[in-house]
Amino acid sequence: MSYEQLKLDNQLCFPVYAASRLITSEYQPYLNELGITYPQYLVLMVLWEKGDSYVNDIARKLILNTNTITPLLKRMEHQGIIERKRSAKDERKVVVSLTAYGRSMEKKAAKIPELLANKLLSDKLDLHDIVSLKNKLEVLIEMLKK
Amino acid sequence: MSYEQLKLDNQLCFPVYAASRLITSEYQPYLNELGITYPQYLVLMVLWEKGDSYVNDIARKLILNTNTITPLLKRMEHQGIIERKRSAKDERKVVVSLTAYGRSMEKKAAKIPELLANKLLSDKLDLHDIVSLKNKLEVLIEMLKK
DNA sequence: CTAATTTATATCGTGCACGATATTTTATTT
DNA sequence: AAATAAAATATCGTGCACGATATAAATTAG
Repeated sequence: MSYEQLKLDNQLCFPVYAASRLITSEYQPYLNELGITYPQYLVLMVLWEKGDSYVNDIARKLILNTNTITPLLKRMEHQGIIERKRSAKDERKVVVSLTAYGRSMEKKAAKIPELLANKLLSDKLDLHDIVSLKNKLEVLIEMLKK
Repeated sequence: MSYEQLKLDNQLCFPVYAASRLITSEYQPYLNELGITYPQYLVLMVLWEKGDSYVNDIARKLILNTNTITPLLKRMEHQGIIERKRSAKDERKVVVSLTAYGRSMEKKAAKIPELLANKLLSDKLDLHDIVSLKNKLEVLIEMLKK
C-alpha cells in the first residue's frame, strides 16, 4: 500500500466522520422544534418502538456506554420526557419509561424521516445508493462492535 | 413513506453515526502511541500534506468551525506538535506550522492507514465495497456541506 | 454459607462539536 | 477620510463520547 494512503481523501474514515456530523446537523432544525438533541432522538426511537427498556438495552442498541447514556437520560428525565426507576426484580437495573409528554412527541417526530430522506436524495444519490450505503455500513458496524 | 421509517434500523443516519464512532475507536490504540486524538490526527494529515496552513483552511478541509479547531490547535501547540502565529501580511489570519517533533510523527503514523485497512476489510466487505462506500459518502458530503 | 466474580449503573476527567456571540483586522461604501 | 460591512479567529456555554474507576446488587465458586 502506498504512502499516498496517508492523504485525507484516500481514506474511508474521514468521509464517515464528516458525513456523520453533517447528517446530524440536518436533523437539528427539526429536533430543535422538539427541544432534543440527535442522541436523545435515538433514545426516543428505541422507547417508541420497544417501550420500557433497561438502560443497558438502550446502550447496546445505540452502541454507547452507560457513561454516555446515564447523563443523557438524566437530562431527558429533567425535561420530563422519560422516567427512570430501579427494577424491583433486579435492583441493579434501571427501567426507562416514557412520560405522557415523551409519548406525545412521537407524532410530531413522525415526519422527520421523510423530511430527511428528501434532503439526502438527489440526482447524484438515489434510493438504491442510500440502501447500499446503509447495508455496507451495517456490515462494517457488525464487524467492529466487539 | 411508511410509519415504519421511524424505526432505527430503517435509517441511514444511525449507521453513519455508529460507524463513525466505531472506526474512530479503531484508530485509538495507534493514536495513543503518538499521544494524539483522531481529530488531531486529521489536522496533522493536513499539515503533513500541505505544510503551513491558515486555521481557516484547516477548518474548511475538516469541515469544522473555528470554535472547534482553535482549542484543538491550542492543545496541540501545548504538546509541542505545532506552532501558531499571526500572519504578517494579514493580522487576522493565524498560520499553523509543524514543529520538528510534529514533522517527526509522520513516519510513525505512516503505517496506520494500512493497519486500519486490514481491520476494515473482510470476506463480507472487500476493497471494492470500501471504495464504493467512500465515493457515495463523498457525494453526500458535497451535497450537505453548506 | 461465605468469598470471589460478574453484571448494571454511575461518577469523574478530558476532549471534541457546535450555536451564539465577541474582538480585531481588512475591505468596501459613501 | 469616516462609517459600514466583511473576514478571521477566539470565547463561552452545553451536550455528547469515552477511558478509567467506583459502587452496589446478583451470581457463582469453593
